[in-house]
Amino acid sequence: MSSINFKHDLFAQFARVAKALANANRLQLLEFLAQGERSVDALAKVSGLSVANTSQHLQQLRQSGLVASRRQGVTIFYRLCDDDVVALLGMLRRVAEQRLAEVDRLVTSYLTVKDSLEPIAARELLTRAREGLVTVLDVRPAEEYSAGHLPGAVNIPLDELERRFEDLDRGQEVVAYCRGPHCVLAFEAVAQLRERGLRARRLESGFPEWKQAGLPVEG
Amino acid sequence: MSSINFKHDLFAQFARVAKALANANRLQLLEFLAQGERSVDALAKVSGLSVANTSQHLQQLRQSGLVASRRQGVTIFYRLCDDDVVALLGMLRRVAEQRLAEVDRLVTSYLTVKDSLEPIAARELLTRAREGLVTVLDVRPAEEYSAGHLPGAVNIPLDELERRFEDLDRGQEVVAYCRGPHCVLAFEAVAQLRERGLRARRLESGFPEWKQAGLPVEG
DNA sequence: TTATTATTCAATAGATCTATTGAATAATAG
DNA sequence: CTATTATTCAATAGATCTATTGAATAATAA
Repeated sequence: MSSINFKHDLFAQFARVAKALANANRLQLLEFLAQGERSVDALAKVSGLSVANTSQHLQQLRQSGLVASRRQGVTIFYRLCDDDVVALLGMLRRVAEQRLAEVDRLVTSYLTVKDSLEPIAARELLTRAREGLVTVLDVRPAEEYSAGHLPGAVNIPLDELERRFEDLDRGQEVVAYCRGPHCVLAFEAVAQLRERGLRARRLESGFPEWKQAGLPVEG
Repeated sequence: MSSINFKHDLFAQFARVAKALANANRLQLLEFLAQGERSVDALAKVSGLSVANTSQHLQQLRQSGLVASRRQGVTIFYRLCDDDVVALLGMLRRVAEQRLAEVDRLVTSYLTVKDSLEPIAARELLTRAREGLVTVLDVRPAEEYSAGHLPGAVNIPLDELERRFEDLDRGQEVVAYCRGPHCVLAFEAVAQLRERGLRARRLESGFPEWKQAGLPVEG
């Protein structure tokens, strides 16, 4: 066996992992899985793909060693293999953001007023939350919240925010977070709360990044 | 603003970067570029690809924002965009190594050369060496060799092997040994010899174990 | 047992990727 | 100017990837 072939074979294996990441739908599935384990059905619903297609993408991810699965009765739950996968996704995102002007264009055109919403950094939030200075608001769906959330976070899914915003302490600043830095839920929440006159900002990152950074998690 | 489309578009951009990584040849090019900037021609030579093919891969990498280029006279030099790219490659490698049994298999089979190059046991080597069926090769430094070695062993320290491998009988199988079962010298020697087309295996153990087992020693 | 539910499998058309070929371009030397 | 060298472009066949379809499987309930 020549070392040339060995190297090529080895790179081919690395490429297999990259190939698994090289599809927008699979990246989206991975983002959802970064929140916690999910059934095929739930992933299909949330990603808008057919169940069969979702299943096939998940199997591809499993073959590349990025996700694992377990059966519970008739349902099969998928999860990320470990935190390195979150870190890898983070690096990919970072390089893409830095290097692709297109990403910038997308973010600004959709999320608008990026700067005026001044995101708060994770550690700063942790400090201020411990001092009781802010209300931490989780705007993800209830299932995602119960799978794990920031310490002391209140859960009001975005679609309930309108009728439940009175649950929030008007005198305190609210920091909203959702799935990740490009998840629009938190942006929306902040916009709504500000319309109601509350002081609101969003967390710079999302729950997966928080967890991956080794910061405390609840639930 | 359809947030679904926004998300999908954004993930599609991330996927573009992953796609650039999703090919063994491009990963190899990136590895070379991690050492410093290189001309297209140099990259083609070292990767074994045609110049046109190399050029096309490099352009793909450039479009994904992973590499940049500059012209100097008639030559165009490519380089990695920044250190984040190196970090991304590192994460990719790490996840692949951790998660893909195949990588493990490749690495071990390259180093131990699994089937055809299973290590040979001490007593078997003794028998076959006495029958003159194998060349016993000691790849330790000369001082260690002269302090004691296997009967009839030839001493070619590993760092001299490349220029002295013609000293070996190409028609005969070579069995290399070094300091012990965890010493890499013999692994390397076997790999080098096999690249040159010789039949080569390594001794299961090393000289100390051989001696300790009470087998005959010379010098 | 049969029915139901969640998931996977298998086949397939259309899209995308890859390596190859030979021609085109761009900088420089003579 | 022409010739040379390094690189890129364009076209293409064959391989691989994607989403869809409908059937198969596996666990559970009736």
